[in-house]
Amino acid sequence: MIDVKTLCLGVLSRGDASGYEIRKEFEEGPLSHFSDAGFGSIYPSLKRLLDDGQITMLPHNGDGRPDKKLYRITPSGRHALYQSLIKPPSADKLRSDLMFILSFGHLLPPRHLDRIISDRISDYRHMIATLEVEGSTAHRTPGERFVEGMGLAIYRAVASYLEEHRHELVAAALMESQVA
Amino acid sequence: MIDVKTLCLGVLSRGDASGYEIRKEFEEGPLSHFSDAGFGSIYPSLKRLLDDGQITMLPHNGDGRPDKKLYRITPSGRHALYQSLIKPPSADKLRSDLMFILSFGHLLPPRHLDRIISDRISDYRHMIATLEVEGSTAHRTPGERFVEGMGLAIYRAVASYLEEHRHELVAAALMESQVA
DNA sequence: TCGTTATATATCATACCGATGCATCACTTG
DNA sequence: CAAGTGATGCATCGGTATGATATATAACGA
Repeated sequence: MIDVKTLCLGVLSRGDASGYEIRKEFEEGPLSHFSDAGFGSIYPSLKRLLDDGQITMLPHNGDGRPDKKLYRITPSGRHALYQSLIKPPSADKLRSDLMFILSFGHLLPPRHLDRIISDRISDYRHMIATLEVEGSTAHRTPGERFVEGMGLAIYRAVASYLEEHRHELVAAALMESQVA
Repeated sequence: MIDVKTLCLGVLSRGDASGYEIRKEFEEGPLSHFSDAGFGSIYPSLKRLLDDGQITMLPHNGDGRPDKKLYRITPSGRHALYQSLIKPPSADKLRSDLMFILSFGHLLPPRHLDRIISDRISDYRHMIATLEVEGSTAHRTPGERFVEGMGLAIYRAVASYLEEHRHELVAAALMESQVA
């Protein structure tokens, strides 16, 4: 798996940013769908990238908040990023608590099952709606558009599957609860 | 996120197993699509579950290999599992090196882009084919069938998207490489 | 018989996650 | 106008997970 240092280099290859702004990129931006990193890994990564000369810290101008640290990628950093990008990508990994829980659906109260599935469907529908608006307004590189499209495709597939098959699971749980 | 201790309890709730067998469950079984755990986290988890009295180690019968340790879940373990299952599930997380790489598609050689996308499509097509056979033969609980169906739905969505949109990305990379 | 694969346990350095703490600024709401 | 709330911003720390590695036996075909 690609490490957080590389993720940071990726963000910085698009323009200067602070640690906080990098974090936001993984929370909201097009990269958020398939990557993730929190402060606890971003700040140490930036420190190491600085030491390795792959990024530099810009001298902050006196006005405004003096505590914001802006970072810029160096040629050495761009090279390191490129080397990471051409390595064969490891397999995709989907981790889902919900799916683990649902695989034990027969152990759970049917009403509870129904609730957590409904909640998740509306979560996904909400994300889809947001993405549809954003995708048509925000400016994106071809790569970003491609990745955002993939996110949309997956979210739609998940939401549809949940809607179309939820009754099978709840029915089975109902049967189980009547036996017990 | 659900921790590895709980994942182990989940597997053991279906029947006695060794650490190695638990691992296999996350590599091949229906749980493999949305959960993961390696030896480095399974063995320490089993140790802690033993200490906490949530599992017990079965006395291994003299014949056969004496080094295999079989574990069994206790009532206390079942209770702990249930408590974890009814907690509100955290958000799904999809991590994909490939998508991170493709979001910088314009920086990469078009031929290389084309290759890694092709490779990934055949990976997914292969997984889909395996799942279609297995799903119709293997015996599964309703929950497992549901989760396996979700895996199938997502893999299909990803493979289709890659096939239908790859040319957009490669075309953009070609343009870029001609400009440069 | 020799190499490879599967079974099986275990450890270790590194990396990551989530929570927490702290401070400032902007905005809104009574 | 005061007070509260939420966003911006940096940073650390304990607990947990990862991925590689080591070790050993069994099975199985070349």
